[in-house]
Amino acid sequence: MGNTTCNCQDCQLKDIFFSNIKTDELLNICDLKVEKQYSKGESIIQEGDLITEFLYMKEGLVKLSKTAINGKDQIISFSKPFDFVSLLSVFSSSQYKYSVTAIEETTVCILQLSVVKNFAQENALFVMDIMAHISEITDNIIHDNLEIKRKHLKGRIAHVLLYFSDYIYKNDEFELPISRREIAEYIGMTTENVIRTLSEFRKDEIIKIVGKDILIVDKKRLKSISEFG
Amino acid sequence: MGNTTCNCQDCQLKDIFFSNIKTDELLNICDLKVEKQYSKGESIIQEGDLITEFLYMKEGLVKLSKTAINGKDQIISFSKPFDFVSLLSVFSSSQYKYSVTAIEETTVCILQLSVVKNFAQENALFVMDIMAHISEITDNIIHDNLEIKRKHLKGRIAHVLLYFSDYIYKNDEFELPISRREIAEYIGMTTENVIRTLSEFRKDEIIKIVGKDILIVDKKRLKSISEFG
DNA sequence: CGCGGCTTTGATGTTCATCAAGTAAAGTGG
DNA sequence: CCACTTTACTTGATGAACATCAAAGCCGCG
Repeated sequence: MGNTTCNCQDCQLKDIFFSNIKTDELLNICDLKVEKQYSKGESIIQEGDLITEFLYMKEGLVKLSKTAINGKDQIISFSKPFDFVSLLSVFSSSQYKYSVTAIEETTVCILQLSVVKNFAQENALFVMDIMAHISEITDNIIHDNLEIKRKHLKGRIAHVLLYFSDYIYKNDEFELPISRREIAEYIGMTTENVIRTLSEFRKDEIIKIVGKDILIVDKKRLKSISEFG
Repeated sequence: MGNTTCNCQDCQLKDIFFSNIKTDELLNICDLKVEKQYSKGESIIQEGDLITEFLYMKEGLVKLSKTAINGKDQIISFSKPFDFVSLLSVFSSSQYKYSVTAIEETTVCILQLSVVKNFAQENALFVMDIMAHISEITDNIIHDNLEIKRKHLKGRIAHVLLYFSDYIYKNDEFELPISRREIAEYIGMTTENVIRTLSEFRKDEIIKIVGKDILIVDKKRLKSISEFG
């Protein structure tokens, strides 16, 4: 992790996130801000940590997870910038309820929570903006979970592949940012069956696999499996 | 459904929900408010409806659900007052994303959304309060879904029984407010297997069942099944 | 180089969905 | 209010989907 300064004028999040902040206020907030970099696999937030900072993703890809009583991890969702994943507990709890881990090189901007809270208390539009974002994020999580719940193993794997292809990488060829075990933790199945299903898709020439590199050959069929299989 | 006037001074939600509203503003809002009653099974909100009103539950019990592409319903969660279930989309979308249906006699208070939005825009603390509530609701939904996901059929049924016993009715004896099919829609299993598992619990003398009346006889064992079974 | 974690495949048994068929309960129209 | 229809509930039999156990190859890292 390294710290660098950040020019907020160029920040791609500014327009959406700080649309209600006047320029001079923005400059002030900018001075208090620190950027932090996390490499693949590094923990950004640990479930149970006290919330003292306000984080948002500038770049990268992370997973949101929780450890069950039996010690097993469950992955709740993945997030790229604009999903503002750490927001979920930030105004409603003193502790984080989920862990956030980088699954690709990730850059995070950090403000002291007190600064943001003070600002929020006098700027209802800003809070409404954040609230709208939080609602969107959680709606997506809930919707995704329902979709996974109603599908069988094959449909779930197809769903995950299409998620990374269509939503994250916008490309039929990509490198899976997570392990087979993590896919299993996400869709609630065993690692072995995740592998078996991927192999089956390969044999059926729906995808090509070389290690973590995935190429979707027959997207039509994959979509059909995701919806009905 | 019938309309009656409502004395906001006595409203049990007031302290939590409107803690940031001054008394004279409250009186004003009170005049604009309407109460509506729904009987068991009646639809309160239909997925896709335009959001023109601001609703909150005064009394009762509801289910939150969504219809999948295949036409099958999935139940997301249940809510009693203070859970403010309809809030989920209210500030972030123009349409409801879920359906809300009364599963017990339910009373709802209704305000025009524009009135609340105008008020919110000038009262950051009020918005922060609502946001904290929304976060809590969604955290609970996500947590619950994860718990159900990691459990097997028996554990899921035990989970549901304990949910109604401990959280909703606070009593070891209660009347199930939902059908076997709805339990299946909630935990993502078939109706037949829900019934089979309930019958098994009855045979093992963990519960007693007469129609919809449930009596939990061996709560210790039920908890153990919920956690490890 | 060896250890641990990730990946892969196979064999086996359990869990669960599906199909079928019947009873009970609840709503509907004459 | 009773016949009729529909919906909810229940149990059993069967096969498919999936977890578990086992074993081996692979890769990266200290």
